[in-house]
Amino acid sequence: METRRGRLDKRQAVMAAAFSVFARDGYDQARVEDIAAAAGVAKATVYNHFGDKETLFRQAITDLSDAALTNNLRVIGLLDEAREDIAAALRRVGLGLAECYCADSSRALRRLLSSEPEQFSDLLGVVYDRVSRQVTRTLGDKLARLALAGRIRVDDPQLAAEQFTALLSGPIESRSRFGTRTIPRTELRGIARDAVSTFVKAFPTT
Amino acid sequence: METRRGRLDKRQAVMAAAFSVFARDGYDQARVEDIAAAAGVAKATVYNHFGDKETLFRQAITDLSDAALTNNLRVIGLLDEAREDIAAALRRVGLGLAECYCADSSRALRRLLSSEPEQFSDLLGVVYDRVSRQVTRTLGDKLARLALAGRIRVDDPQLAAEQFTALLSGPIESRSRFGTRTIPRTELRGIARDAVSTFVKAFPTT
DNA sequence: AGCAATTTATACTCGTGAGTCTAAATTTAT
DNA sequence: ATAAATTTAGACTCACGAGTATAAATTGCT
Repeated sequence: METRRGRLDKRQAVMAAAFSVFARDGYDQARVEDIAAAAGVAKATVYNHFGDKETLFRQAITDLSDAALTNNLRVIGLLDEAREDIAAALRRVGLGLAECYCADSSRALRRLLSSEPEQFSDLLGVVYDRVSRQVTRTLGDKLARLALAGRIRVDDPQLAAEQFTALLSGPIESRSRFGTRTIPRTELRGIARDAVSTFVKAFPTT
Repeated sequence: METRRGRLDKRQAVMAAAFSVFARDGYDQARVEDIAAAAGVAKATVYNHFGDKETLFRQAITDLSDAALTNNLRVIGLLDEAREDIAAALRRVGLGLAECYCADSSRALRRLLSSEPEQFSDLLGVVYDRVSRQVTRTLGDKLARLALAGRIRVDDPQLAAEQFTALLSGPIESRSRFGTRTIPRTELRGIARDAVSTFVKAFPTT
């Protein structure tokens, strides 16, 4: 057993509670007491596991970004099974990425990162490298493969990948009114369809 | 004279200081004492003019968003003088919007809005209506005119406007590493060029 | 059962920062 | 010049929340 400090189930409960409370209130407004209460745990237990509020926050951010990266890469992997219509595959990937982008955990992550710029500016860099950069690079690689195979006409796959995600995230950001409105699934599908439609006009598939 | 409360120059100094301190520290971390000091003013003067911290913050956000809207609309107005090459005009507008997006005041606005989601969620809606929505609508109108004149092939001008801004803001957001890095002017020009290049491939100009 | 680690409840300290108050100083208007 | 309004410095109150301390209760282990 590798239970270094305290019971694992308590730790997980605290972390889950930290997600939701930090996401709801932001770092400063969040009270450690609330997190403990939401986890069904005494305040001292939180401190036993994580030392202080800042450490707990950093750990929560790291966990969230790891999860976000995993989800994004899984979705991008769908492009490998693009035997038939490339546009159809792009639509699937687009919808998947859009859903990732709209996921509660993802929204929370973005919000929290911009909430305390001075104190946690280093986290921004870490998350940028671990998520955004990885995602566009991986997507760029897939597009490069498809380009080599003559399935899509792309000069700069890296740029195309960047613009593909932009065509998704931009409309999502504005339609969600900066996160204050939940975009229904139907609308999300429409956004993905429009993004891919424009994308394949600019980068024709064959 | 309509000096309802206090001296106007003091009020302006306080507001200017509020911009920079809120932008640097975020709402919670910002101390009213710091704002007063930065304005070269006594703390009581701040309270005399704005009542409390929250009112000062809301006023700052409102002012920032008004300024942002004005700037954006001025840039979009450049499209009216598109006698010759449309693509060239789009590049000018693209660069202008990119600069607006990167302006300190604009970055501060975005950061501050996402910083306190619970307490100021109403502001998000207001700013959304007053800036983002207005900008895409106005740009959409311009594109519709150009489409009617047969200068560009666009089915849904509103969608095209949304995607035009997305092709700008997306890359800017990631290249700036979520605001932690300043994008040099040269790179900004490249982003605008790439955005317009892709845009006109998808929506051909004549 | 019995021992060690962990959790819990509760009460506590302590720093911080919002907002107030007061009396003196300064500005503006007439 | 003088009265009214405003600003200033500084001390002050007060609420809040992070983190600690303690002793009892619970859990896990052998």
